[in-house]
Amino acid sequence: MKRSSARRSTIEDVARKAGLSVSTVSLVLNNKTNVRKETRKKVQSVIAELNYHPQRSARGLATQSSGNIGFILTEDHFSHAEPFYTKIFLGSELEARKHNYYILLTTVASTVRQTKEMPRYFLERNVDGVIVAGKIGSSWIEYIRDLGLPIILIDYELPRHSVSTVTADNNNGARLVVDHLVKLGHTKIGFLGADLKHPSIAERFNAYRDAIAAHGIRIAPSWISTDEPNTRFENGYRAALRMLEGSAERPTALFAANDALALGCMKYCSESEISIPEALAVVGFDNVESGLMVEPRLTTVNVHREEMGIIAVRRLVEMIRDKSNVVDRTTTQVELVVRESCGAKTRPVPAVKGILASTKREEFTL
Amino acid sequence: MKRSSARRSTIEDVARKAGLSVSTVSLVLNNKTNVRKETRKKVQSVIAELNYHPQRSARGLATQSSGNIGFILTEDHFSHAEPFYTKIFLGSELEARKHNYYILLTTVASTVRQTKEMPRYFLERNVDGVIVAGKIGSSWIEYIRDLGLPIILIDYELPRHSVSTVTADNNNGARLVVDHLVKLGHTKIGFLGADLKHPSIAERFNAYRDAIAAHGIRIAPSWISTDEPNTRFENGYRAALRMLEGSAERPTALFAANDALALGCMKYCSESEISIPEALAVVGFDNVESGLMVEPRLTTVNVHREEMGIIAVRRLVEMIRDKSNVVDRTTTQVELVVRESCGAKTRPVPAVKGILASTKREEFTL
DNA sequence: AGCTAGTATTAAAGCGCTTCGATTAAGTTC
DNA sequence: GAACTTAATCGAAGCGCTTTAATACTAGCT
Repeated sequence: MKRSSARRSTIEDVARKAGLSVSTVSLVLNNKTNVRKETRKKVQSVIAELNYHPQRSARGLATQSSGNIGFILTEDHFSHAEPFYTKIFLGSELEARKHNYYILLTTVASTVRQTKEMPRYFLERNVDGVIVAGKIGSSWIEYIRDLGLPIILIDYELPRHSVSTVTADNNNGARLVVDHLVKLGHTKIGFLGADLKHPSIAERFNAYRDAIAAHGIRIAPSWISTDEPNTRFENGYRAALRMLEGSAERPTALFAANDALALGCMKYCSESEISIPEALAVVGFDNVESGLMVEPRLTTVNVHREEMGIIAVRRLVEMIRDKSNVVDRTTTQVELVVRESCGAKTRPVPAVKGILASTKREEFTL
Repeated sequence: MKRSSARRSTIEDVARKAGLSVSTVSLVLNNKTNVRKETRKKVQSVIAELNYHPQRSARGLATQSSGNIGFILTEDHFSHAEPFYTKIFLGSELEARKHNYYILLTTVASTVRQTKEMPRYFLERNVDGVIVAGKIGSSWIEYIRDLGLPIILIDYELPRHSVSTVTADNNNGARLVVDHLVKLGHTKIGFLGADLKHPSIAERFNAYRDAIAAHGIRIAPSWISTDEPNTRFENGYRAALRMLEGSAERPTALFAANDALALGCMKYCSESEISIPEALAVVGFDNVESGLMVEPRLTTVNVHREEMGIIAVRRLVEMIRDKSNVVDRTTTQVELVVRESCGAKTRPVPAVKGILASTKREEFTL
């Protein structure tokens, strides 16, 4: 069964119909100079009439560019509870379209199995640049760079490599959290983290420490958990279990390295009848949606994910256009989102004055 | 600042080095017949030696194909609470790579603003086929079809259009839920839905009705909510509010059209001190991750999202390869996932025997 | 040796666009 | 009005691959 309609028109059809040469049409197509105004108009009208659209692969062959940008998501993030990177992608995709780029999205296992596993589009020159969201091995970065492709990292950075990055202001976020908890009267503030090899977590942890120190408060070693392998829900549960189970001196507040951990912790607490926020205040980081669904709702730090995605695209497009490799590290702002899990707010009145009335609409669409 | 390394090698370099013609190399590249075994070997070794990879756009120009497939996500789904479509995409991407395709992911507003808003890659022939996940206007489908591109829908179907689809077995899912609730002794079972114009919701609703009828049970009109505009968290909250607020005869169990609605409903209940599952049993549909984070955990219907994505790609690749337009509707299986919100299970013992021990690992990675 | 029938290899055309250098047209200047 | 600029247009080459039709080779027969 055949589909397909009439043959698509080519640049030659346009040229013929406009009574001009192919080259002139091309000049118009690419907004080049030295084309008479009327000529341009004429060409444009014929283009509209024929509903002509230049074919990407022909253009690509001639210009040695694809018009695509590659977006790599490290797998364990994307596939698990975190819609975090999803939002970043969303921002990128929208922005890319504005610049006439489209995004090839690929997920990769964070365990690098060198060249073999790399998406083929690198080698086939099917992308003009690459955005990587999340933690990734440095060998990948070198590989991509050696291919001559511009690259930019989101929410991750490699100490030893000079590569452009877009990250959230982890320092400030952590400080805001600690200041807030101190203001609420807490003096026993713990940290629920994971592998400190992840730069973001390390930053949050260090900033937490510094902020606590700045307040002249003590931290008991048992209030700090940093040996979970990653920041997933169940790790938060497990860490909370280990930290809170004994009847030793407990913290009264807990700053989790991200929302997933915080939610896992809250789950443990609700099962163990540790009431939040009365017995334990909990604050997360990232502001994922699930934080709104639990009871009490999670106080957290909002990260402008879409914005991160947008900025990354802008930088990348610049790099592609200018063929420059200026290294640029952008940090995006964050802000504290106070809800009930930290004890600063009381639970919203049910019914009419509940969730619908009292919550700003954005809270739901974050 | 320049980057780029040595010039990439082309098919001509390979040919020269192998002492053969370009055509022969091409034959090898495409696994065509009529090439001597040793010749093939020779070419392959030179290819490896030069680390040669054919350039996608050149190939594309010659074969009039792009090697990409377009994946359209309707915006309101992707950007909101549901990681539902994310999983579908993940399956698709992986499968696509196996077939040497890459995916251009685009999100579109569900409000169609005809041709202007369509991703340009359609017109530029930068995709060989299209997958659409979620509800989409029929004009889009016609548009894509008119372009001669194969198309396949996931989790949506249009009654009047004959187009290939991959959907979940909504009928069976709803029946399983009702049967389960009846078995638990419920006789007052309500439905928390939304706009019935969405085929999936309508299917679930109808199957719910039929199943209830099959058990010879009555449904009070006030137990049914189908006028929320969509299936988001806050709509579930609002619907629950409207249905449960009055002191009229309440249902003892509620089947929500999806998890987001169910979670919204649970949020309302926890604020209004309606205890789940004692005062009200709640069951959702989709098995999203957040269902595990709330207390009690949500009983729901698991949908094999990755599988849906995989199947869609397979079908699409067939359509592309065979240039056929056979219409094929695939329904994927579903199963009931019993947790605590329906009252069938007691809350898991805390601590050691809690979440970590008693829960199958897959529950977390779903 | 001559002929046929495959089988293996290749030259050349073509895919649809960009771009560079050449050509022509239109102004300026003296 | 000739000489010179500058602006507008065009011809043709080229991007890197596939594919078709022609050619070269190899056996197998007579």
